[in-house]
Amino acid sequence: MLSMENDQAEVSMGLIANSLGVTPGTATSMMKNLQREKWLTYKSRKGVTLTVSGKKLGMRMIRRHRLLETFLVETLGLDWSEIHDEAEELEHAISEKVLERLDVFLGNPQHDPHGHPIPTKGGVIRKLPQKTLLDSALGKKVKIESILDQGSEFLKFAQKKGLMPGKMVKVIQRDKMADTIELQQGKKPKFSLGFKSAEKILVAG
Amino acid sequence: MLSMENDQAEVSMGLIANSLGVTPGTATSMMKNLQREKWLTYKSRKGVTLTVSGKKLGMRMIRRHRLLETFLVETLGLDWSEIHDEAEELEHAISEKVLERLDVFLGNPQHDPHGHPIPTKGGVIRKLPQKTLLDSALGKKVKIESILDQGSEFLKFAQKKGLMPGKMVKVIQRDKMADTIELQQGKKPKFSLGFKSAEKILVAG
DNA sequence: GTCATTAGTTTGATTAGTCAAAGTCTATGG
DNA sequence: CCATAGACTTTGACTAATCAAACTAATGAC
Repeated sequence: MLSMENDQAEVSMGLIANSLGVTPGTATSMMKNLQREKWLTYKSRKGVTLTVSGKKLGMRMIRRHRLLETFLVETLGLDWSEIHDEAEELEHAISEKVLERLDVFLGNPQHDPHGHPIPTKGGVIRKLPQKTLLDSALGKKVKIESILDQGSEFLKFAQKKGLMPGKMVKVIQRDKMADTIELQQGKKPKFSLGFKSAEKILVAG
Repeated sequence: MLSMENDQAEVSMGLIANSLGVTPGTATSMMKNLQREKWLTYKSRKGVTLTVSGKKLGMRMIRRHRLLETFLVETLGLDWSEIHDEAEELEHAISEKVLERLDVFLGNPQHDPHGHPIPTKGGVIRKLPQKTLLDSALGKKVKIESILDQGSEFLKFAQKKGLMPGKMVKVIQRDKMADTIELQQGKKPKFSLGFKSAEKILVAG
């Protein structure tokens, strides 16, 4: 699901090789195959861009992935930090028909447990807010919309701290030199977060 | 899931090649590989028998398959005639953890929608009755336990006629020459079934 | 018993996917 | 400009899966 979200961009071969866990040579030949099959266009030494059908397929895969994640958490009660890999496996096996039934069963959810929007069957996706905890005005309560890190490490941490989609949080202080922001949720004790982590948390309001 | 149910038997290469949709040569080399990996023992020109671990794996796969079928029908409301292939795909992708959650969610069902028993996590499976509609005493009400044919053709037919696990049915007549038995369920009109089809329906009582 | 038929095995070729390593571009710092 | 480091591509080799076709064993009819 590399790129897609941040539309349009050319994706580098290095990135692809890396996130697929293959050698650069393999990545190159894979991309050539996918180009032959019209999923993307490949420019030598530039990178790769999805075609229209590639984007559609990508959206479908995102939809699958996120609906499955939602199912795993909502229905089966798995922990939101452990569902990414499970969904990854299942999304390749589930048929369109079963997926749509699942969607109905779940009540057409709008986003997955991490707060990421679920594309509609037609491939439309709600845009996420661009504001992160880092940009949030001091002293103002904001609602957490989404967590950008899929790794279970970070997700476990976020859960422990109560930084989950839907929760409210207030940025008390921002300290550029210390590279931290200080947060408070309701009456719970304050705690701080590095800039890098704060940027992974999208907020609204 | 070839054999397993009817324990112990040597399975012929022809049967394997056929049900896997590969050439006989391919079947032979597959079986040799599986033998090397200790899942079964292969005797040239005789056939193949599961090892202990092969049987265990087989049981696990049956469990997966049947739990998934149950989920597809019970939870998502798919038609029981169309679930076999869906479950076939999913059973290779679902993790042990998710499967066990699913089992709990479904309330530890004892059998799948076709009436086939679901092995326990430990690999124990309830034996099916050996009596079919064909052996059923005339005039006696019996309960349908299981349908032996996985094909959607036959299942659709069975559903239309009301021949589903749990339903009661009475054999009115058996006509050897005509190769049919005559059935009645409650007050519904009688209908008849060929011997071959009648043998696909396991009954108790 | 012999032969024909059928089932099963072997062989050799083909394809696809992968990697390591050698080769080629390209951007950039000097 | 040029040299060079790093990113990317190409090449050649290897493995695994598969098939068609040639071969071989087993079975059953006579």
